[in-house]
Amino acid sequence: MASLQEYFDALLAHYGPPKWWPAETPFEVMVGAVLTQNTAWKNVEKALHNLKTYDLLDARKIHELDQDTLALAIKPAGTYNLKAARLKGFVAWFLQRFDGDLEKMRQVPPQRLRDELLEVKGIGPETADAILLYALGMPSFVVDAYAHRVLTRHELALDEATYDDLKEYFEKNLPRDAALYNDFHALIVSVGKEFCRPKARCEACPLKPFLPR
DNA sequence: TGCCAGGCCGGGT
DNA sequence: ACCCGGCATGGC
Repeated sequence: MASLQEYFDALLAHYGPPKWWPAETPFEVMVGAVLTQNTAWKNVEKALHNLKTYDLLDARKIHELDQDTLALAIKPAGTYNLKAARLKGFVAWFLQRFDGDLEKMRQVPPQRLRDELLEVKGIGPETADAILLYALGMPSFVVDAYAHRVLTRHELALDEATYDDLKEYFEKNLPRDAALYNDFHALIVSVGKEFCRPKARCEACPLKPFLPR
């Protein structure tokens, strides 16, 4: 059976080094992580563009803004009332807990920070891991629907595997390296979008050599 | 033109 | 402990 490292190498050879997360600042990563929940990234881009246009991509400004106005600004991202509430909650926590200071946030060990993030309403495991990895550069593997599809398709995981099962599988079988986690997740999204959608066409997939049987 | 996207929560079993 | 409906826009 092929190792995860071989999967990574094959993906890297096919797609080249990915450039992720597309954002100008760590705070933008954190906001984007919330906005992209069950949402196409294209729509998130529009919402982020609105926030930038109105100069609202800032923790204190979002904190002071009323929720309905925020919802209006992020409307293109969908589920905007929900996300406005989640962003407000997250930002309130970020300001209260760390004074809105990323450096203070970095002082907390990743495992503990992850637990704290999960306490925030609207921050689930994937969003927490995306913040840890892509905003803070901490080695916390980001699992998503694509990772689940790829692993089950290759019979490396069961259909009923939980988020934590998959996360553990990646982390136990790879060196604990944030740069590797970063690129691997991005590459999985690439291959997942292109070849591992519900209607799969595995013939041209760069991971085809590793398919079982 | 429906289906679904880089999830998560809350209420009901 | 699981299961499921709700959230909602815009692209394909």
